[in-house]
Amino acid sequence: MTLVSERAVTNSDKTFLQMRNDIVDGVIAPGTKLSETELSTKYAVSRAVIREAINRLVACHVVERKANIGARVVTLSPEGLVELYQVRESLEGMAARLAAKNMTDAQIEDLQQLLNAHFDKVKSGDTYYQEAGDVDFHYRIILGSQNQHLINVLINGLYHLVRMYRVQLGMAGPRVSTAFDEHKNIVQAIAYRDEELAEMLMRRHILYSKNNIERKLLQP
Amino acid sequence: MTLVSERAVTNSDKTFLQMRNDIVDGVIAPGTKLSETELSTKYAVSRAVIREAINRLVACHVVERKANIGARVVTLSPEGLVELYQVRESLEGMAARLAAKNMTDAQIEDLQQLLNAHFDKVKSGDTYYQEAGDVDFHYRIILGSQNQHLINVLINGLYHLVRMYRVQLGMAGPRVSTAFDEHKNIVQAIAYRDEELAEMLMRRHILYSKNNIERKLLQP
DNA sequence: AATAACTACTTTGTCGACAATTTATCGAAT
DNA sequence: ATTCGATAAATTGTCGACAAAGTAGTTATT
Repeated sequence: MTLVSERAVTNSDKTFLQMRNDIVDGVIAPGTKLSETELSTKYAVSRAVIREAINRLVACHVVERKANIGARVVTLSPEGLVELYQVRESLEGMAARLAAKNMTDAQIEDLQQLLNAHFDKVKSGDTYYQEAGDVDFHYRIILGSQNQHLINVLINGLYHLVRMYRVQLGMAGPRVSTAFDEHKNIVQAIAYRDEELAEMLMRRHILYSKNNIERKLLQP
Repeated sequence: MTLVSERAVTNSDKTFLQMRNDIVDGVIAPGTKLSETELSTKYAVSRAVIREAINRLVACHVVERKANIGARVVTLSPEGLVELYQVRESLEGMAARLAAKNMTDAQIEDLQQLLNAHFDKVKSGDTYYQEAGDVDFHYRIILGSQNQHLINVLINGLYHLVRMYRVQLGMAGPRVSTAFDEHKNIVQAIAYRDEELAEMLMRRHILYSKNNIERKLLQP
């Protein structure tokens, strides 16, 4: 878990994390122009650290920058969502395959317990936990792959965009009970060390999830 | 092709590209400590642009930085190679699938002609072209996916690392004729619009390639 | 009225200096 | 002799100012 949240030590780190949260949570709206001087007063730091933060946000794909012109928060689109989920399908499928190979028995045990806890919460109708539980589940499998590149691209890169789409669409997760069954089957496959099946189930799971969000996106 | 080489406009861009080349080509060796002051004199620019360049190199995964300590060129390892190729297998497999769906007939025609040209060069024993031809082939399919995230992660991110491994291992590509046949079959599948097969063949192709390099790495 | 060029203004890119943190050096104590 | 601590040197992080590029507003010319 140490790899997910390398905690902020420098001032630039804090500003970066704060800005990323503000963007992902919609406090700073998609398409907003990011004025360096303006932000430097707002966050009470020098322009240099704002620039560094913006550069990191660009690396996260939540901000786009043009030389000599400026940086803007990305705008979301149905096409972007599809592309994002195609990459997720590919990478998380591989993550599930590798998790089936590399996770320890103890880790798998933990994962099953997480699912049980999740199940209880879902029964009680806790909407927030649904979202958090889903993210937690996927994170564990990604980390379970024990592949640094995979972990990096997904968790430090794409997942913030995923969250941004969810927030922007006001996703108070539907499709929960079915998703729960899918999660259960994936863990089962991992427990059986069936790499092939684990990958396939994860890919389907993400595909369904995409179709679901896409439907919401097209007919609000 | 406009997305591959956004040409350098600012001073920081140039320094970044120059440093990346120097690192990938081995002019700056793996594990080297990157002193900001030293580099600023070497490249004749201010420390600020060096810092920005280093930050971008970190985003490329060719440099690692620790807060208040400094940045070092990454060191390559057999494990890192395996992880890199696992991600490649996953992403380029998806790229081939999407290419089979999204490439225009003209693009596919071009790709076939590229293969023919490649074949002629291979017969004449031009080693450099083998490498370049291989990269060109994979680039076209990645771009053919028309998925911005895929393109970005692979071309702006992982491919420089791939090249770095090749350079570091002194890879004057073996395995050329067999790889050529694999390329041919992949294009065939794309031409038939067989997404499933295109993905599968690409994954196998990269898996074989990994095994080949791995063998070289373990017994020099 | 529309376009072009010039000017004034705003924003980004670059620089050198200062502050904070880490690393190296040296001396003292066990 | 070795280890510990304090001080000095070097390196990174942060800042404010200047240079360069872009934007907008105004005037002049057709």
